[in-house]
Amino acid sequence: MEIIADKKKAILESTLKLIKENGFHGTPMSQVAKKAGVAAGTIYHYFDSKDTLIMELYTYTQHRLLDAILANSHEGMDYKAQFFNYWISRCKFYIQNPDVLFFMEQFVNSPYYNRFSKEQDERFQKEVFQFIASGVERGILRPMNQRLMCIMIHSSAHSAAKVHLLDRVTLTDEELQQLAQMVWDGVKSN
Amino acid sequence: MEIIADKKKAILESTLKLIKENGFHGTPMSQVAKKAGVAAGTIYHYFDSKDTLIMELYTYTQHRLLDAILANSHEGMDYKAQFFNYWISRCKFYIQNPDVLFFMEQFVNSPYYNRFSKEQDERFQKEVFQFIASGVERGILRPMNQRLMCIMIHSSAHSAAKVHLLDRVTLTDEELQQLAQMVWDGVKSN
DNA sequence: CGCGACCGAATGAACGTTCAATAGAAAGAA
DNA sequence: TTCTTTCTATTGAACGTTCATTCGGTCGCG
Repeated sequence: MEIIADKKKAILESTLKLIKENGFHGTPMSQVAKKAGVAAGTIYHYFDSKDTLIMELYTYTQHRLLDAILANSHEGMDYKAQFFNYWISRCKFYIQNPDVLFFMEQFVNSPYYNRFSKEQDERFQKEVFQFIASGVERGILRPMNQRLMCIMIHSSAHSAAKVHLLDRVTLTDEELQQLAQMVWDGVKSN
Repeated sequence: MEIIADKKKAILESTLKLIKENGFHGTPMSQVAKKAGVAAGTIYHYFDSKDTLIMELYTYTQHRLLDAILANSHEGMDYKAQFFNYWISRCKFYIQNPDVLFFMEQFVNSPYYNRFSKEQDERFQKEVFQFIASGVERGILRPMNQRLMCIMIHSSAHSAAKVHLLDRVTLTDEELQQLAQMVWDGVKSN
């Protein structure tokens, strides 16, 4: 992973927070600059345009998410335990980083996402995808289109986190466990 | 339901399509006017501002969605059949109306949604919410926070439709059935 | 005539982006 | 070391464009 200059990181983080609060169109470059503590022109030293900034911000957040998930995964667990661990740590990451969640959701539902190569997106998800795929192949998970199953699992983690954040229903660890169980009961075979 | 003047409807439908293609900031009022076949000023005869237009567009799409779902529901089915029917018709509605799906997703993930009163949102979902709630009370569904369960079910329908639309994996009726089964296995009790 | 629907050019503010100027660090020459 | 040169990082005022919104006016109906 490349080393990110301090100011570049400040710009990314500021953009992230502002977009969560105000959305894409509610976030002028002037405000980003102000929050990051740099001049407007400086942003253009690091990014070609506002679009580029937003596109890079997406890969930046993908990195943060993936790092968090992989940091939590240990060798030698059985499949089910690893599934729970994986689902719950994804969910927790979103809860602890609401700005990432809301930015990502806005991004993937915007026209930006179309410009984003699907391959790049999938390279990130590779470990996770293979985990699911192996579950299907080994007959632990329901036989089904793997990409489809992958997305169903991810989206449930998103949704749970969003309930927690938007409806101010605090999800306890126990409830997270329950939710993971619910998802598991859906995808496991039999 | 109020009677919508032709031009008003044309404006709403045009906005819907343009936002799906270009997002909120990629959709100037001038373009909306052009697509709807009206003058720019006319929009302001029906809507106070662009924001108002978008807010009203949301309730307009909610209506369309709800009508489609309720049109499909018949009396006298047992709970499970009704669940399947409900989940699948929601999914199919999204697949047949991609612009509604993408607009709604953009909307609920944008700052607009915060300004939207939660009560209004829930009044729309009332029938559906009560259906889920009664399932929990009668012990057919897993004992769990009802709002949480409601959202988990909805989000799975969203996600399935999005796979169909974005990844160009055509979901057959059989696969939809499979998916509904998967969701059902997750939420049913035991 | 009066009124509401409708038009579209004009307005003015907001915003992304540029660029000439500055500061400072690194490198080289003496 | 000290002076000179070069290159990069940074600044923020200025520019040009885009866009939401306004408003004076037209049309057609009762």
